[in-house]
Amino acid sequence: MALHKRIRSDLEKRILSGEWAPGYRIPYEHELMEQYGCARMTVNRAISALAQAGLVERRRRAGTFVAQPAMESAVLAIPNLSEEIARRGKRYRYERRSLAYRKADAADAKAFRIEKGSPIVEVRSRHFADEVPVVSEMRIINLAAVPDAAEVTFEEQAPGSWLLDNVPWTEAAHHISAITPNRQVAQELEIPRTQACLCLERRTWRNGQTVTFVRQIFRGDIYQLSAHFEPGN
Amino acid sequence: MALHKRIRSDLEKRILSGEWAPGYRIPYEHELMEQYGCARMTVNRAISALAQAGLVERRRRAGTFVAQPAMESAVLAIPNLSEEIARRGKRYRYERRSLAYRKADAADAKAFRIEKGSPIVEVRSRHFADEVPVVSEMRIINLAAVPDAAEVTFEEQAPGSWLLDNVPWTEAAHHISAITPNRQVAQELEIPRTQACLCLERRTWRNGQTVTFVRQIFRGDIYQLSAHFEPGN
DNA sequence: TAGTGGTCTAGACCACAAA
DNA sequence: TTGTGGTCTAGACCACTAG
Repeated sequence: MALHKRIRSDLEKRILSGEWAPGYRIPYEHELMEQYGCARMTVNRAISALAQAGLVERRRRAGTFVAQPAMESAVLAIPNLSEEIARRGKRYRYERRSLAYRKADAADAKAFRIEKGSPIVEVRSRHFADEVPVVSEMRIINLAAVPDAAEVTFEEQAPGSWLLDNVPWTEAAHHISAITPNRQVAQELEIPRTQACLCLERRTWRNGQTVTFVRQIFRGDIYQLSAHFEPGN
Repeated sequence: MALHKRIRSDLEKRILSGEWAPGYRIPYEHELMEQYGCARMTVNRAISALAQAGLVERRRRAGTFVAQPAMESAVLAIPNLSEEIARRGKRYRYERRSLAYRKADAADAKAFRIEKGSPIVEVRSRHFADEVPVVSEMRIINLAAVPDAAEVTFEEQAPGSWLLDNVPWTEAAHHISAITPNRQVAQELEIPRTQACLCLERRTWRNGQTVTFVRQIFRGDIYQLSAHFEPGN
């Protein structure tokens, strides 16, 4: 493996594992030069790649810092719900509907790829725009991966927002589908059962361990997802 | 602007404009070195960025070549429909339903960002998996941007497939929504009107000029879109 | 103003794949 | 076999900005 790749991989591991939390100043280029016994350009190449990927932020004269994760909007343009709703000039409100603790059973293990027996918390909630319910959310958090989440009730802050603030970098996979809402969802979103809805499922993990799984059901008549691609990126 | 960025930008322009078509061998690094009067590493950096972005493909001993565009699967995992259907072990079939030529009116101009008066062709079609219709497609092609498309009837080859083979690099934006099908779509997909469907709209353009607009309506019970994100790319 | 990252040079050796 | 890209070095100068 090329040296610059090994350096990049080493740094990446420390960031993804949470050893270097967001805001942490990683070693200066000349320190890494000495550490690896190589030229500065080799170190620079590794760190530049991390900056390109958005894992670190470089500031002249100050150093290089682990970036704040901003994953939710990374692949698809699915901004933080509160920001998105505010940007449309509407008032955002979050409502926690239920909170339940349990151990992952076989079904959980399969659906969320969480080890059987791991403690999990399940949060159900709604997001409102100008008092109109636009998203129904069900979320599982793996307490084995995020023990701190056990201390939070998610009454004021949405779990997605809390996770963004408290969990370092994660990887994610999305699945998008169109569904006809069941009775409960139709009731929560205050729509007829004939109204098509967009269902977004996202699993995020860190170092192979599932951090959280979320299923968000959007009112199809109000919400759209968008994605943009340019080759020059 | 940094020299490596200028070199990259220069090369990019020639590729995006179609001047250098897919398969074209771009100048060797040492030729660009002379041309720009700089060190090889500077040229290498520019070309490596293009390779990273997927615009060119580098082959040792042979040179660097403009890559085949593979845009449809770039952001979202929406593979070429025929490949996707084949990968699921089903037989793919394409059916052209209609073909119409006209000049873009004001509504077209606004919806597809095509200059008013430009010649366009509208193709409606269906895609089948094992004789089950899974996608209903409506496509507009801007003949001002792709004159060659005027010679094609799209009876055998789907327009998306033809465009991939014949149009160099483009940029794209996607919009995804959930809809309840209208009578025509329900009929085309052979589903009840209560079945939620996924609607994917994609506009692609090249050098600011719209190449094509497509609206694909997927059977929500059969198709899902997926996207994957890792910080490390 | 001092020290960081951003960029570039003029070499070099090597692996690899095309001829 | 040969020439390409892949990688690396040991310098250098500069722009920017935090202190």
